[in-house]
Amino acid sequence: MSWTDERIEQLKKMWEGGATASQIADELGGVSRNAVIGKAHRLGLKARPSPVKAGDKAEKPKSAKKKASPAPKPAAKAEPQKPTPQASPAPSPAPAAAEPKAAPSEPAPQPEQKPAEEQPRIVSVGPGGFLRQGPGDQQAPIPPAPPRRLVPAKPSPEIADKTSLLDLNDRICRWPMGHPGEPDFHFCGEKVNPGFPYCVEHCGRAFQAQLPRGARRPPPPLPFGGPRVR
DNA sequence: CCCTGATTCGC
DNA sequence: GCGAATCAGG
Repeated sequence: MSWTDERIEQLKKMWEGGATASQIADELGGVSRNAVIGKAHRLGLKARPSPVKAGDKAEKPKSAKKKASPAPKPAAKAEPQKPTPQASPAPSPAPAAAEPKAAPSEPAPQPEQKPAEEQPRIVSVGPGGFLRQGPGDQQAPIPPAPPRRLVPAKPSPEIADKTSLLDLNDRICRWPMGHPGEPDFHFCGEKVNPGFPYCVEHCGRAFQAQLPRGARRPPPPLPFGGPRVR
């Protein structure tokens, strides 16, 4: 596979959207995670939370490479080694005047209130490259898709005992059955799971625990998300 | 072990 | 330019 404009664009979008290289890779298809990362770097977009980037360690010349670097290059690369002979990991006790106390407990001037709350994290990306969030990232339950057309003026016998839009209230499940506009479109109507807009069963559909990375294949069926949900 | 991104380097 | 191999942290 080659990097066409479309693929590059999607790579950028997803990368900046926060998707992982693996996700990007298997969404694009035909490329490996490494290819994605490599391409991303070549494109100049990097600087994303990397597990390895946190602490900048000193070099480790001890274990030589197994395969790739057979030739010891004494001067192949200009080592940015500082002439300053500092090898001790302990911070120099010099800055005593500036900071009288650098206690581990900072006043933390940041008015952070809810660190647990963060921006919706992109969990996966749909076929068109649109960014899809994880179920756990959904804040308030989004009102289930406003129907284009309201209930039929003349209720047919079929839906006479079904839960129509007008029957919705805080206590009954708002899970849509069928599709808006269809003659038999109605809502679940069960008693809600307290605190949720849906009944217990449909809560199970609407709110799914964050699955382990391995089993994130089938996107959670959401109301109006797919072909049919019943 | 799994995951992650970063880097290197032969192609 | 590409990406497998490798590294290194979580």
